[in-house]
Amino acid sequence: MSWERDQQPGARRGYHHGNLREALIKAALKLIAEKGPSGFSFAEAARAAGVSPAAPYRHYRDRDALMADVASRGFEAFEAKLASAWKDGAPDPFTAFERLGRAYLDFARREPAQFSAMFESGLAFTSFPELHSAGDRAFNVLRDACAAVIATMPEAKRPPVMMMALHIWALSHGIASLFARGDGARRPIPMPSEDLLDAAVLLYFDGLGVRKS
Amino acid sequence: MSWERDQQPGARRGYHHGNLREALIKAALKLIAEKGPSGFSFAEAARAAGVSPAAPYRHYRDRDALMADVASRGFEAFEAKLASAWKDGAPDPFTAFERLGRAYLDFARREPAQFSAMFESGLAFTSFPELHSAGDRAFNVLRDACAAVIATMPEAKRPPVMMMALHIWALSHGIASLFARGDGARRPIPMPSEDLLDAAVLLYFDGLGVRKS
DNA sequence: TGTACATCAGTGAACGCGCGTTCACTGATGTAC
DNA sequence: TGTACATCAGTGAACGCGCGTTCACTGATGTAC
Repeated sequence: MSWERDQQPGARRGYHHGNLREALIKAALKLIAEKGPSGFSFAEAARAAGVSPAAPYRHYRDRDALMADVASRGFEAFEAKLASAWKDGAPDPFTAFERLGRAYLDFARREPAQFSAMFESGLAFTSFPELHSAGDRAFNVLRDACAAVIATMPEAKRPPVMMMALHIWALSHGIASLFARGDGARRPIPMPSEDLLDAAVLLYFDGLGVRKS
Repeated sequence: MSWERDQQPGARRGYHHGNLREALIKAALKLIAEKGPSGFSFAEAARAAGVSPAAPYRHYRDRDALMADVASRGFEAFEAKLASAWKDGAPDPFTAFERLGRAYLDFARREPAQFSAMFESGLAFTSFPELHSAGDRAFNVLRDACAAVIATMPEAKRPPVMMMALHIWALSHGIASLFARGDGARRPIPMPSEDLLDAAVLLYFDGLGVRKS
């Protein structure tokens, strides 16, 4: 399948592709899924999109810029998924928090290509501001959720939000990248990774002294 | 610097390198450190070792086999470091457990090249049995340490060892790969990653009901 | 101890290939008037 | 509405390069007797 055919029937492309940017991203994701984050070339992405090898230069400075865009959009999709799982903490923060954790794992499982572009592509994300801020926005969903859980606690016992958010992130990310990811680097374990995460979060909450109402 | 000079003075190499396997691994690590796990080629490793591009084929079937050997040896070094930090739980399991966590982070910080070869190279480790078992041996250090902590608890309250070991692994690995790693993919946080891990483990222990004696 | 021989671990030349990048170009689209 | 023109987003040919891999080879090492 070549991407330029992925259009409305009848809306045939002519000299101009019309949607090359998106087509390159789709192609890159497909190639990453097949061969890992290092396994695609600029030229190959162009070929998959059905354009000449020079065409991508109209949209991206080089391969890394394309990779960074893939990762940025990955973070945006990730943020959206997390936000819709959290759903502003409805019906209660604990139920919503569990959904949030499952959404993290689910993303790693269903979108291993985006996941590895986001976390394992080796991009120095300090040099791609858009990537950096997209990552921050996704993290903020998690941090706000932690703040909501903390708000259920008596003031005297509340832990720092940032600490808790980093703990939960590390835990979720560890489980996602070791046990839940949907590619060959996944380590099989004798239980669903969701259960593993739920149990860890419950124990951590107990340690914090969080009490479900 | 080229590796073939890295020998005893006077022990000049002739036609035979003498230590090509090790030289290739050193070269691969150096290149991985510079350009990430995808950033080295078989030919480049040969050049760095000072041999012809055909020579590596005497030792490795292909680039992936070399990569797998790098990762295997990484796991061996990792296992040794963890075991020597754990030190059979002396003087007590809690002190030793804290050392163990710090050793995990320290490895990620000091050996980012090995770390990424081990965890982010994209090798399907099911197809490299030696890699698989080296990874298991490293994990076993962690699992034994968890068992020792659990053994301090009253029998009725003991959690499953495997669950605890996976929790601790995921937590340590999440913090190591997000915040402690010694390369460009590290995310800066406003506290030492050791403190972050220590706090998380303490809270998790509290949740389990572990009491320091 | 000496010699013949097998095996091992390299050489270096060669090949075809795909990549990244550039260039002058051209077809399509949008806009000013 | 029509036309001239600027701009945009592609083409396709070309380049030099490094890679992976093969091949027949050869120097060095180890061993049998």
